[in-house]
Amino acid sequence: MPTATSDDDRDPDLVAVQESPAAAGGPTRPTGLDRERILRAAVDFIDEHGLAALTMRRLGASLGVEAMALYRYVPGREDLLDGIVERVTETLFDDEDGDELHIEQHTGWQDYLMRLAHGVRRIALAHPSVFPLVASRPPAAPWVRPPLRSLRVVESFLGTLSEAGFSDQAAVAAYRAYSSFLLGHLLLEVTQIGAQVSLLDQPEGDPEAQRTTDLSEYPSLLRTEPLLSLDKSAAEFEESLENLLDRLERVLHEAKNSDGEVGDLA
Amino acid sequence: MPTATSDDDRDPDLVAVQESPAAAGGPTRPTGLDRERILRAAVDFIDEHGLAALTMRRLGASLGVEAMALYRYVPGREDLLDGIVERVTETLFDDEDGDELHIEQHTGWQDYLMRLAHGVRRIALAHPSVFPLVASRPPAAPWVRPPLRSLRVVESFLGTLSEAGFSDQAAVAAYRAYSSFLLGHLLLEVTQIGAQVSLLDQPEGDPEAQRTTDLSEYPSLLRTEPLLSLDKSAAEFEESLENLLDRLERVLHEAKNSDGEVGDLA
DNA sequence: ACCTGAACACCGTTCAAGT
DNA sequence: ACCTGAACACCGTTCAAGT
Repeated sequence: MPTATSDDDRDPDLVAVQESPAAAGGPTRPTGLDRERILRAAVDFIDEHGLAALTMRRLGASLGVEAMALYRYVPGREDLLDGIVERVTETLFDDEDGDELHIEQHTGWQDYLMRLAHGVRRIALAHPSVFPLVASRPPAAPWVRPPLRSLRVVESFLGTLSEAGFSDQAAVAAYRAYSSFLLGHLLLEVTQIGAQVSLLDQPEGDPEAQRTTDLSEYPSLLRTEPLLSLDKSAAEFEESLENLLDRLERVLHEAKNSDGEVGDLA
Repeated sequence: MPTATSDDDRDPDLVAVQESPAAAGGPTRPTGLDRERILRAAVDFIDEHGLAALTMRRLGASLGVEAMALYRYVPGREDLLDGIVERVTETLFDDEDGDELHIEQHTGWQDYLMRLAHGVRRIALAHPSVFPLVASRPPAAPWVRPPLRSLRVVESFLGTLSEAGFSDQAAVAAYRAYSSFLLGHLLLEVTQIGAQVSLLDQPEGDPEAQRTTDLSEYPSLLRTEPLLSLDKSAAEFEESLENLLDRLERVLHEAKNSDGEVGDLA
């Protein structure tokens, strides 16, 4: 039993929503089920209970409704998952009223790539349990590379680099290197968050049993374990991103000077 | 219905195995169910039918046995998945009688990292449907970074770099950069293989309906689509790997010359 | 000792029926 | 128009019963 799921754990908050009066009159009904509300509830559910716990029946329950009611707005579970990914990734272009700047207001391709990377990372950290879905759902087109999933983002990526002087080959190579970088770093980062949580999830009485594995046969591991346990995700992300930008800059300038074909870059 | 699964598609090969005579006499019985055989069958099953199709009941059927019989050798489905990952990743250190060289016979840390990278890539390409499991199963320890999942591999990685003159900090930073690189590249590569397959899976009569999405609103995409559709995975992997090794070499030499602390590296 | 049948609590999904 | 009850074909898992 991976997740404790008694039958009667309906979330009181969500039940209350159903009973709230129709605000400001008009055709808005108390239940007001629609696709957008379902997707929002699904993201909230995954954030709270994890991806594995999401079922049509439980999602319905969290909305105060039977599972069958969802099929009026969502063709099925697979489409629901696609919708969740779409909804979460769309927030990339949302205007941030906070310190996060709008991606399109960039001051050059490097600035653009940094804003984009930080935007995707913000999404990953805001929804660590949803991100594996963003990373692994089959893309719409074969050349869409997670986690850069929308055509709009890919278009803006390629367009920005083209305007900055990248050849089409170099822009495509950059797109590939950049998506690989984001996927590897962010998937590892959210996975580690999940591992931390699941470790804390099972305090299991005995505080002695923390020593999970015996490292005595692994001298280098034993010696470096304190270093390995340090979380340097943010710094590593920045450093790796800067290194990637340096590489891209080198490719761009070499192409300008030699005027020859641009070498591969991954 | 994502996978066509009639009820009576028992694999004739596997049924035949069950009926084969006890070779060379002794206590070996015809059915001979054990953990190793179950895991082998599970990997074969995923290779053939995909991860989503693997259920305890179908796996049992592929072995000519009811699902309940599996529980004598495997505690449950989660443990089965862990076992699959372990079994597949263990083949990293198998002696190859082909052109693949044994990883431990390296001639320096760069050669070691190249052999290791190619070994992991070989596994990913041999079992593209299993690799997402290798990439995303919760690791045994929080600092185990997929796809480098076994303590033995992490130990050999850190030990090799330490012997080559890397400080502990630099070795750990290299481990992180290297695992991010492998995860990003290989997960994208196997995902694209899966996408190709699922596209070919649905010929669906009409050969006109290939134009999946209308790109007319995305000029850069439209222009570079032929480039985006080219598969340069192998070349990109090599180039990115070489770039990573160059970076690591720079870190190593800077540390030797300055004798100061080693900068972060991700 | 090893496997099976029957059972239980869950799934996703369909559809006639309720309001 | 929108939701529900009942039903179907599946799951993972347990356990007494068969051989």
